[in-house]
Amino acid sequence: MVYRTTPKMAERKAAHRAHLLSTAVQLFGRNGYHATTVPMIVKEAGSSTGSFYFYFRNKEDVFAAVLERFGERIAEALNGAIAAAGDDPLSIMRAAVEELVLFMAANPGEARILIVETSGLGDALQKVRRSIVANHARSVERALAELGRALPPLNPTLAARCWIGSVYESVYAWLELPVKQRPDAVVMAHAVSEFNLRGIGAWDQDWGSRRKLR
Amino acid sequence: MVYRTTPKMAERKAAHRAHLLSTAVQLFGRNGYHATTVPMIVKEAGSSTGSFYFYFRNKEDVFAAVLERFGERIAEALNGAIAAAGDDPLSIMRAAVEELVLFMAANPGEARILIVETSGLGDALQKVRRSIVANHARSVERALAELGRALPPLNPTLAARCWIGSVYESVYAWLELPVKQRPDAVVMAHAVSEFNLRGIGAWDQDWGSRRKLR
Amino acid sequence: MVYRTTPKMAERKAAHRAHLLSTAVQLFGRNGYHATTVPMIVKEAGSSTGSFYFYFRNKEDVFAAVLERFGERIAEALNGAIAAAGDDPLSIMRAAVEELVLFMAANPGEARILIVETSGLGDALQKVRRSIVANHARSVERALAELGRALPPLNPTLAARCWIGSVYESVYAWLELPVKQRPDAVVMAHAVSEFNLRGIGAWDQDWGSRRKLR
Amino acid sequence: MVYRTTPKMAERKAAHRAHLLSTAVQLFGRNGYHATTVPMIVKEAGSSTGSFYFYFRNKEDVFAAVLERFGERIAEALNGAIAAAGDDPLSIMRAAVEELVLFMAANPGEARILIVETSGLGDALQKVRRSIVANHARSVERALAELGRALPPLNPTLAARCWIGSVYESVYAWLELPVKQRPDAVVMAHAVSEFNLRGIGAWDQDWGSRRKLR
DNA sequence: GATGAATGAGGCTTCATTCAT
DNA sequence: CATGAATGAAGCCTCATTCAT
Repeated sequence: MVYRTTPKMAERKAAHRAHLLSTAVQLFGRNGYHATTVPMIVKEAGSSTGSFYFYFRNKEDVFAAVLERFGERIAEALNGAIAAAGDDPLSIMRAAVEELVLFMAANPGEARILIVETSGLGDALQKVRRSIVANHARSVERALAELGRALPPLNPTLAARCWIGSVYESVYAWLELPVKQRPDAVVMAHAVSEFNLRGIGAWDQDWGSRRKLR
Repeated sequence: MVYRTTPKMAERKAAHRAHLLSTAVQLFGRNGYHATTVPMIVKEAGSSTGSFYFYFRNKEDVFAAVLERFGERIAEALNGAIAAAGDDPLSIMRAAVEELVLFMAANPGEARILIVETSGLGDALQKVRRSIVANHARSVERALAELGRALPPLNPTLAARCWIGSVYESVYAWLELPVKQRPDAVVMAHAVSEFNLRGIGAWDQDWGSRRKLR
Repeated sequence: MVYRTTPKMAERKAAHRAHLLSTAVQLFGRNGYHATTVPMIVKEAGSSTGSFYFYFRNKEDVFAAVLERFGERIAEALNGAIAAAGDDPLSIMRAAVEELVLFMAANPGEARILIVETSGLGDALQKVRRSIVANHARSVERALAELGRALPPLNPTLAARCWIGSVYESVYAWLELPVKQRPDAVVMAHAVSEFNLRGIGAWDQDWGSRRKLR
Repeated sequence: MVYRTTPKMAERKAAHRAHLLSTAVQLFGRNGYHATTVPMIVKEAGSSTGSFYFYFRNKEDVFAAVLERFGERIAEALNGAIAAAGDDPLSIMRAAVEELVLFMAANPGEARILIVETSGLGDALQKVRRSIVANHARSVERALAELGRALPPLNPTLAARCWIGSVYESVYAWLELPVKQRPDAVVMAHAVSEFNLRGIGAWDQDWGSRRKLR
């Protein structure tokens, strides 16, 4: 009845779980939720059905875990980028879009899951996914509201949707390309931010003198 | 085997097929591809499994049929709108986006299928869907190329993606709302076209003379 | 859309269902609920999983169907026997026990299901089963109450339980025997009724001159 | 391999085993064999799967152990009661039934296991259970034989079955009641013994002088 | 042509049991 | 001895699809 779990074991547990998770991300990203079966995941991971259900309540649970984790990581990444962007609201917005694009491009599996899988997920999963997307939308909306009448009159909710639509679709199309044909993610990020900033009416006066984007 | 199909029968066949198709659209639109079963469709349509498989090769086939038909109808709608828009490239582009938004809003079932249901569907379906979307993208791309250097320097492919991303995401979010809470589709269409036109750098000089969008 | 089910089909449907049902009875009777699997049933019946679930909602459902049907058949049998037993309450009670014993002995599969399977059945099934047993118990109880003080003072509820306990356990033990070693069911029925009638205090004054029991 | 097991350890082992056993009794009694899982038992007992399989060969084994132990304890209890009952065979029989009822009522978990859980348990378990029941039956049978022709002519085997059927069913019904609604066990015991003694033809001559049963 | 009964592959999940630590 | 992570066989059930009527 003594507690006997050694640190070693805890590590291995975590590793096993993480391995299953990342395998799941890949397969979900590649095939989608429905076309990915638990047997596929455990086989690919070199694990077993039993282990899978030891670490996750069920298939939805892994998916939710992936989504939630990714949501957190995105949030962190965005916060970092925003913090580094200074005080100018427009700079912040630009930094945020670009970071979002880059982060997604750097995590293709998760990105596909987030962007693509939007239906037939059971309400629980839908909610997780929706909360992440809605989060982005709200951030943009808030920023737009703040920017107030520095901008042309626009419906912030709709504009926010357009904004994140540009991001998601761009990344999605990029992910669909064979790896070799993909343009540089930085270029894409820049193009998207340009589009969006102009879209909300915050265009640069000077076309020529755009600064390099890290 | 004498030819026996009377015109009457041919009509009835077509009607039966069409009825199955439209029922399928509704259910796919409402529940998604995976959550919609063949029994559901035939029951809702008051038909039978046998008939279903008489008119369609399999479940994917109906989905593809729905998608293809919708693709054609969109194309028609867009052509009509474009024809009515005169010669000005920008007017044309504006007319196209707005028509696209309105048409989707007017066909929620199909729109959801096109926008949302996109994963785990077998390569055949993916291709159909992709071809429709790519079609839109290419149109935009071509238009952008034509507009040439009336616009700021931008990557037409990427800009086109942003463009249609705005449309799809806006419509998607709109479809997610309970019917009663949906803003007027015309308002949305206008907002999206504004966003996109500004996004490609074709902004209006005059902020003032815009009519209220509430 | 025309109704096309021929009488032939309906018959075959009913037969198929009945066949599955009787196979299930046998296996449930032989192995119990848990040790009987759906694959076992369909294999034994020469049918298929799909058919099984076409005719029954799930495994519990068949079991419930068996139980319910058996409950009805028992009730019919008892009513018949009672009707034939005349007006004398004691004759009625005797007729009822004996019929019950005989009917169970004649339907070993169902009897085992009813007697033996009392646990781990999910509340729905428990309820069905309990309702049958309780039915018997209540009948006895009512009869006892009617007999009023022709009997020694006894708790009708408890006496009723003893009464049906005798029946069930006797039949159960009888069913456990290899078929060849089983005593004649009529003998058993008689012994049980004697025991029970004496048990409630309604003994015969004359040991010698007992009348033949059909 | 030096012998290292100290007495202390032996005690601890026994205690651990006993603890698992009694936990198992409770859970089996409450949920039945199939609905009780090994994880449930070890969790409730604060032990571990490993320990469980150290002390018992498998799940059936615990169940058998419970049953066997209970069989022994019943035998002891009955012997005690019989010894205290004097020489009169009828007094002995009465004492035995009542003790049996009381003992079961005092050990509801085990009683439920013995009475209720009887199917789909593998032949090994069936045998254990059967041997206990058969034991009771044989005792009654022997006693009946001894009583010889002080009784009306009856089939001792069948009468014995009725006898124990009354007991089991009474206790079973009693166990099914919510604790608060259960009549006093002594009352039940008395009612059952009255029923059974009358059932074998050993009735009291005098109805009048019976003591009040609550 | 229409019908719907029949099929069975395969998905998800549970849980008894083993074994490395 | 104790622990609990790991395993995988096997159960239940769904649903796309076929085919006899």
